[in-house]
Amino acid sequence: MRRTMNRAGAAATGEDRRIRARNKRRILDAATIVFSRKGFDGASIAEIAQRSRLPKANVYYYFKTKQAIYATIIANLIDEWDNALAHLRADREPADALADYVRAKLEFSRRHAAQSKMFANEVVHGGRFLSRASRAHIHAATVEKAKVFEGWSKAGKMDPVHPMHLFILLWAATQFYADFDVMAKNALATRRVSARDFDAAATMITGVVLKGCGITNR
Amino acid sequence: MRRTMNRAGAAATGEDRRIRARNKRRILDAATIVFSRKGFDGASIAEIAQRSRLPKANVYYYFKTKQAIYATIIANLIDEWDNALAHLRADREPADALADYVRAKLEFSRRHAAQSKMFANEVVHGGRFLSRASRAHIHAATVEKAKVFEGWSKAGKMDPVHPMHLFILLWAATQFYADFDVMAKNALATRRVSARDFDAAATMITGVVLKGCGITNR
DNA sequence: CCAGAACTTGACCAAAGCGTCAACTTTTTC
DNA sequence: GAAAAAGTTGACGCTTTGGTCAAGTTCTGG
Repeated sequence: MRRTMNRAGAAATGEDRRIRARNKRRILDAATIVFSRKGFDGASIAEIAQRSRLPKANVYYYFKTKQAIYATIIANLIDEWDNALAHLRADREPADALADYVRAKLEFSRRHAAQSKMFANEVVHGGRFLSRASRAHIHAATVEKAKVFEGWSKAGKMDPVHPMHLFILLWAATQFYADFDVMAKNALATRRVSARDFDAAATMITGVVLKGCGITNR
Repeated sequence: MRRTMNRAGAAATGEDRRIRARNKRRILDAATIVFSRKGFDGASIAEIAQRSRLPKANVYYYFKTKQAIYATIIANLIDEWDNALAHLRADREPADALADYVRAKLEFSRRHAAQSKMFANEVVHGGRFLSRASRAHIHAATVEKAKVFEGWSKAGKMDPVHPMHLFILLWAATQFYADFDVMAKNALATRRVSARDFDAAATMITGVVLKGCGITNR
């Protein structure tokens, strides 16, 4: 992150230049929606500009390229997943930890459906803009949590299920309702996947996975 | 589907005009790859033409618009899923039927990764080109299979798990390895998600789901 | 072997889109 | 309150791209 400097080289007034921060936010918010609906190539700067109520040239004043906007959003997003992941701690009871994780992840994807879709889109297209750092971060987080599963298995708290594939199962199941909401709506014959639907999903996923992994429900 | 007619109005020679059939196939194959990598907007007819080794104008001779190519592929794809779905029959033992279904679906997405990704992309973007007919077809298939689950539950062959959400869980888990292969590769720390990985996935999914649904493993 | 249908293809067009720029206004700093 | 930094913006350049066309070649049926 480049810091805006005034002449004396001191940090900018406020925590970041006010106007700058506000406008960047507006652009990023607008861009998230447009990217999630149209994908990288389908999204046009003109539309992003219109949505953020700024002239196109002004968007280019804050971001050098379309790619820069896109990459910024992707990078931010990855950090946020760590919050849900934090529930999977080795020192907790697997039943509680897993239930909380599933709920947190589902909740996150429900509330940040646009980001979630953007990421899904990015991954489907081969992760062209996933930086090495992001990949490494995700990999490390995944491995770490897989170790938690293994720990639980060794402690006899759950069956010796393949930890990485289990992790993927959870990931897939919790992403689906946001990323593929069109399919979910179709299947559930509803116009909108409601909070209640997410709740039913959480219950079902948690129930099947806990029992399926031989975790006693405390 | 418009049928090519010769002067007399009889059906075309062969089963479809040879050249026509061959070229359409080449275009569709090339387009599948390009669309799956770049999405609808990102894909250019020029690239599709190059990949099918035909001049661009020739592509337009066979397909009126880019959208027509895209829609053709999507429509074809949906039919193919019915094959995997056919395993879920009420008169079978749930353990066998589910295991076969998971394996078939996983196998399908492994072998037709490009189509699978194309579809995923389409759905993430709101299913702009999913026809009413396709949606209806998917919906009907889903409901039908959910009924199979309910039947098994009532017959005491499995727990009364929410059938539609269970179906979604299976769908999500089996799609993941093809659609989000970048994530899978990252998680499994491999350069390619191999047949062996798919096998491990099938084993894990089947194992957890069967046990999780209280299905006795025969 | 001929007529007409099917196919092929280079050249072209208009629209859209990314990114630039130079002139202008507002805000900040001292 | 003046100078500099930050922000604003309409107009423009240039490339890409979806799609068209018209002139040609090859097939095919009789």
